Amino acid sequence: MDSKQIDNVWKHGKKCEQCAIRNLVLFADLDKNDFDLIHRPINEFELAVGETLYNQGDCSDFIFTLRSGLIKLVSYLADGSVRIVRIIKKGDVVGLEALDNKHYLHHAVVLEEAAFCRIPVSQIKELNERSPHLSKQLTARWQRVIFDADVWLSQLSSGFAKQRVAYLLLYLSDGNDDGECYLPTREDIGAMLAMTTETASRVIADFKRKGFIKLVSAHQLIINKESLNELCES
Amino acid sequence: MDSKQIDNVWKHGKKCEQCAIRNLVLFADLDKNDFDLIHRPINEFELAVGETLYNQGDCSDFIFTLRSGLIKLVSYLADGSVRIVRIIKKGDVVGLEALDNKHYLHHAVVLEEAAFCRIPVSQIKELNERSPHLSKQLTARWQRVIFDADVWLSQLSSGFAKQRVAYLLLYLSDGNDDGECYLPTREDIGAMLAMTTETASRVIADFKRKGFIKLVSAHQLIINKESLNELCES
DNA sequence: CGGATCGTTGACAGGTATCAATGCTGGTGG
DNA sequence: CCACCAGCATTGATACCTGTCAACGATCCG
Repeated sequence: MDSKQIDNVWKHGKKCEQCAIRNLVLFADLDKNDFDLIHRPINEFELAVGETLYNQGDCSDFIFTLRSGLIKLVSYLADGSVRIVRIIKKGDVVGLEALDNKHYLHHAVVLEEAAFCRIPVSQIKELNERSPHLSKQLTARWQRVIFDADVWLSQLSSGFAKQRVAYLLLYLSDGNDDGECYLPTREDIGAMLAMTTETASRVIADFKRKGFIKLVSAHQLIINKESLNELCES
Repeated sequence: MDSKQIDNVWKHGKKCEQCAIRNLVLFADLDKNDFDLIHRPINEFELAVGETLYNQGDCSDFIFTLRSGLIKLVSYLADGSVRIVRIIKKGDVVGLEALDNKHYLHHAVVLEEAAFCRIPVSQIKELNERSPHLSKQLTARWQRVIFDADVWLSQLSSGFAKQRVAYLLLYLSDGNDDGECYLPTREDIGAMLAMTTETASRVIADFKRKGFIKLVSAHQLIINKESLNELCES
């Protein structure tokens, strides 16, 4: 490794240490010594709406942290239909399956313009053996993914269409106290909640008329959390 | 630690090493040195049908491997209804969330008489720091749980009732070439597939009449994989 | 302007939930 | 040993929800 490369490495390491959203992402509680162990480049890059981060079956040599934006993970069924199995938000990790598989399990498609850090799997594995901090973070991430999957299963897959949509909007607005929230296309809502595009459209239109939601732009809206919560529990 | 205790430890360690289903469970690829690190007892015990392994919110100081039998993980929704979010089969790990949480996330209830190994979380964490083998196994387990969750989401939560039931039976018979398979109560089928008891009953009754399934006892049956597969893809 | 894409709405058919009644089975106590 | 009960499974009738097919409106962009 020549000095030029070493310089690069150092800069990258420093970058992670200074990362504005570091407390959200994978290296949250790594200390200075841990960062010294990082000697492969961590790349940053962006993707526009509709672009694909990876496809199902692609060789999985990297995992990603989402610095900003929104991603959907899509799974194709035997009969050709699609189902969105997860939504990745800012600070989440994408492609964790790379740690145990040779291939990604889903298609990852950008919903809102997204910025990523790309981390080589080999890097993760090395760091994991030398530092206990990352291991904890990884466990927490797995845990989180499974918890999300449970929510998806229990709340977003049973009950009437109205309730499921209401719950989805609450889920998407999670954390935003102002009730601001991404509004997916009707087709995506359908793929997330196992309903048709038409049904999704009808429900959203109904919510608009009733004042449960207000559009602020094409794919951004403000929700009335109370009304939607009420709907979920009725 | 007195010699009596040490003896116990040793026996337990040996027990794991000789376990008939070790290749299925958590300590699959631990070597002799790793086992020497185990110094807290791993208990074995059994539960009868209907008994509870743990409740949602219980303090989670242990994780379990299922040596034989069948377990359901149940989640209660806000409106009081229940949803079964996972089925645990022989060789699977139960309560992985204990590694990152103080409390279990579900109710774990026995469907078929079950035998467990109970492993202290503290033990797992120690071993995890000293041996890379367990860490790999754990990663593989998380991975597996998530993969299963995806299957539930994509296959068992969308499509017509008949297709979902067909897929469930295929899922339950997974691995058994002879097509032998556990048949849950209609209520449990409903809770797994987000449908009512009555609908589940109608579908099962229909499958019986059509010869897609044959009962061998109250909760055990033989399925015609081809017919069910056909149904799934139609 | 015209085309493409997405969203909305209507009519209708078919699937599923709901409510209710009846069989079935295993266990209990007389 | 049998009657009876409790829990589960089955089945029917009906209403409601959602899928399907089709038409139309809105918006963006070349």
